[in-house]
Amino acid sequence: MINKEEIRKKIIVSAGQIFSHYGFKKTTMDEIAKALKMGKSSIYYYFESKEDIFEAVVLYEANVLRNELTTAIKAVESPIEKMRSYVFVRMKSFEKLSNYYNAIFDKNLDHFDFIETIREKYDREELAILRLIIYHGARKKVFNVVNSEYTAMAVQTTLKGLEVPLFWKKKEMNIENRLNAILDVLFYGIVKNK
Amino acid sequence: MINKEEIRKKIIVSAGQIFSHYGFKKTTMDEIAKALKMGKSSIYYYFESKEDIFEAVVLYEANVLRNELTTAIKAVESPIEKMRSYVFVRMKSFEKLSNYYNAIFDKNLDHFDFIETIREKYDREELAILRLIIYHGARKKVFNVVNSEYTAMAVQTTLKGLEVPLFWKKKEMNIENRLNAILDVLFYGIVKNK
DNA sequence: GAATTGTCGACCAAATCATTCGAAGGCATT
DNA sequence: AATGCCTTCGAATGATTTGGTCGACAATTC
Repeated sequence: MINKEEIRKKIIVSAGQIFSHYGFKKTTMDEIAKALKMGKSSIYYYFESKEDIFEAVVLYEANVLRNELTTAIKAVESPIEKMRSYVFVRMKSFEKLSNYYNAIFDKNLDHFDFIETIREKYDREELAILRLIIYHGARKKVFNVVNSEYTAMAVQTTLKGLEVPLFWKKKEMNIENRLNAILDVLFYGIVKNK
Repeated sequence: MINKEEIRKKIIVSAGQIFSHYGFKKTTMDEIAKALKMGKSSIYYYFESKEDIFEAVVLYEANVLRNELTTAIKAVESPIEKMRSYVFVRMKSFEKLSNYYNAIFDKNLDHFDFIETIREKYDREELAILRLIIYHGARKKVFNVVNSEYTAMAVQTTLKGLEVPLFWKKKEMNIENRLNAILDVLFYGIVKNK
């Protein structure tokens, strides 16, 4: 029992990347296992089911996002101040959401279907948070690509753009718009401010 | 027989967007049909098979890319000139590739698996072209998001960055890097030049 | 009003999927 | 070297999904 918790985390991170690109349904256990260079059955030693992994991913991502926002926002000045408290209120409400998580969880969903499910049952606060989490998933990928000087800049500019997606008018969230939605945040943060 | 060719094109475009995000294998006929608001069986009136659609998509994308490059490159000046002929040479060689297309086509592939298959059988010319095609698929999505003033700018800056992905060192093309690869071009074109 | 063109629901065989299970490798303690 | 525990995994399985078919039936053209 050397590093069971560490391996769990590795699975969460790796699976999270796949989930965030392909969604829950299209992500296979084989794929997750292969990405981890691990036998598929071995994963079941650390998690009970695919849904179990997904839940862990969402919870984990929420936490990473919160931390990232907390520190990043401190490095930014005045005109963002209002947004700052705004985002924090939403952060708090995530705890509430995560309790309902199991109840709303059902098959056939991926990130965006998940949002649609919640949209009907819960208020806009939770919705915004979940959206943030998903955007974060995309941003994380981006941050891995560019080198650190870009990263710093991207974090700040993206944060500046966050207000927009938060208040986004409901867009058609069909398949062909999913990558678009993600890239939109990206663009808004980076292109807009220059 | 009013608009058979038009509907074929609609299928190609719509399916192309899904293919470029999820890859060949993960894209289902039901999904394509749903995106087109069309019965699944109806699609088979226009195409023989899923692979048939995919082939049409690749051919179509190659053509769109060629046209786009042809016009866009004309609007750019001197230091790109060498790249210009370079890209064109590659464009020519695509014809050759498309002839082999059916031969190399087999199950279990998506865009990147496809590239891997080709990597072993053909020279770097064809590889570069295919990569271009795939990047184009991603870029097209991006261009749909931003409005036209950004589009014009994005086309040019992205074109300037094209040399880089063309000569990219071989990166691990596993799942978690796929979106990264796409966004890299994006970033390189847009962030780099400002 | 018949022939042709186009759409679709229902269905199928084959493939894929999440999950289980037992065997066994590794490693410490006795 | 025998015991017991932690960990990994190949193989098997039952359920679901998937690409593709077919016949019925609209719609359009002649």
